[in-house]
Amino acid sequence: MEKIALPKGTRDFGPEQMAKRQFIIDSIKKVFQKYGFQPLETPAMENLSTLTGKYGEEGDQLLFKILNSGDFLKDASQPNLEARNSKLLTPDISEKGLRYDLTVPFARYVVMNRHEIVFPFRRYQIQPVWRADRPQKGRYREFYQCDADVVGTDSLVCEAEIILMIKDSFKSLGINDYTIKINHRDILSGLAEMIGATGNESSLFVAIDKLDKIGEEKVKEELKARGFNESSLPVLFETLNFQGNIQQKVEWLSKKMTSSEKGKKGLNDLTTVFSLLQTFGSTDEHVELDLALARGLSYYTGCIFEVKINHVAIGSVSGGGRYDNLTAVFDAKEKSSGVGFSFGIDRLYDALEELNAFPKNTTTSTTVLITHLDEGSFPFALKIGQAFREKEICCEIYPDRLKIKKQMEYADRKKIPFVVVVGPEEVQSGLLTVKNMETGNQSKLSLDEVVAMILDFNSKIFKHK
RNA sequence: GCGGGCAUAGCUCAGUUGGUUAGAGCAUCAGAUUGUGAUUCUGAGGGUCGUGGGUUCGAGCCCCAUUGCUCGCCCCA
Repeated sequence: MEKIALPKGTRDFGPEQMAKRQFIIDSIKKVFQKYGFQPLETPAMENLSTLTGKYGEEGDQLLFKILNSGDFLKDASQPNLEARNSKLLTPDISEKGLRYDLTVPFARYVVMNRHEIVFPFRRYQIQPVWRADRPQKGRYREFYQCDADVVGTDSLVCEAEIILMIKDSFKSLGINDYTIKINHRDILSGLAEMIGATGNESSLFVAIDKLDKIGEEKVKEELKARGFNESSLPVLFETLNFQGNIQQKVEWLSKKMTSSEKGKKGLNDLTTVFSLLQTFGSTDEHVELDLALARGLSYYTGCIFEVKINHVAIGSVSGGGRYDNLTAVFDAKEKSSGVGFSFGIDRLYDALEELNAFPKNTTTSTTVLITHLDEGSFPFALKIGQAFREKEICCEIYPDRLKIKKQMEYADRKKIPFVVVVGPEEVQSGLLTVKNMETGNQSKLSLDEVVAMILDFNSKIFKHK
């Protein structure tokens, strides 16, 4: 047999999977819209110059590059070709790449359309992104992101709203046990100042970000390996390990960070966000100030978010933060502040599956199958089918004349709840034989009676959701 | 880019110290039932044991290589 397979790290989504994915996407989309976000789509491919240099050196390596069309070697430089230097040759033979995330294309869109856009601009975007890294559990080469960003304001109301949106989304997804971790870039800087690691920030952050994953001892080891003075570690871990609610943590940190202007600013921001959250009528339930949280270090400048579902062996399902300089990457004059976050649909899917938390009726299937017994009944079957559709009942007519058994089997396998049998008797009497596939009950009813019965059935199913 | 594990029917897997014709469950198809699914019974089809080489009288099993998948590391949703 010829080997037929998908590229590594990519997947098909069959009808049942699509139903579940749509459930996730619809739930999140509704929340985004409720908070005034508008949809945006951008092309799968961007100019490579738009993408490169935005994700750090590692990120550039993970970009999928698209080979130029036609004679792509035509413009390749002879020395690079002869040296077989892939890195130098790439710009000669590839000028487009697949998008790596949705934030950079969004920034590109904002800069290109700044004169038309009404600021502050709220957009959401649900599209696949591609990364050429090694697939593993919960990690794919093609996956969907579900972003919502506000650009053109530095109001901390947006941060508070992000927390509200995350809570709303999880509520409609039926997930109750989760943690929204929040931190602030400036608090991290304050922390670095506290232990005298100002010149060595990113090295420090990358290490402490692993705290909950690899544990205190390993982080200490890594810090030592990265050249941190052992004497600074007790202060660091005393801070990281401080237990308490958000207010207690903020108060405690305020006393410790008196000398750090940045640290104070970060703490002020967080305090404001939480007081806004309360003004909104919400609480800090599910929210945790995690001083070890350090993500998106190359572009986040303010609050940082990350969401984990508890007791599920899957990494973070959502993350985000504020970035002051994102648009400046495309135009130095353009310095609009933005804040946004993103859900990873694929991971949410895996998590919901693991929690067995999908609602029962996510699959949208046909409600009625019309079967027919002979050629003479077929036109009648077609008419009946169309009558159901006019009443907004999802209906299909079995297209081939097969044994009734086969047609029944089809309904059973597709989990169609009702089957109408049309034969000579029905054509003559005008009454329909309708079978409830779940109970096995069968009765002869007029078309109107069948329609009423099915509409009643549908309304009950709907309530179940 | 680095390391570990696995590869036998469409799927999930058995397969004894290396020994005749490689098995099971599920799935598929047909029949029992020519106007009734799921349940039951009967039967059938389906395999280059990932690929290439080696050891051996003999390899699904042992050795080497290779490819694919998979789980970790770096990084990340």
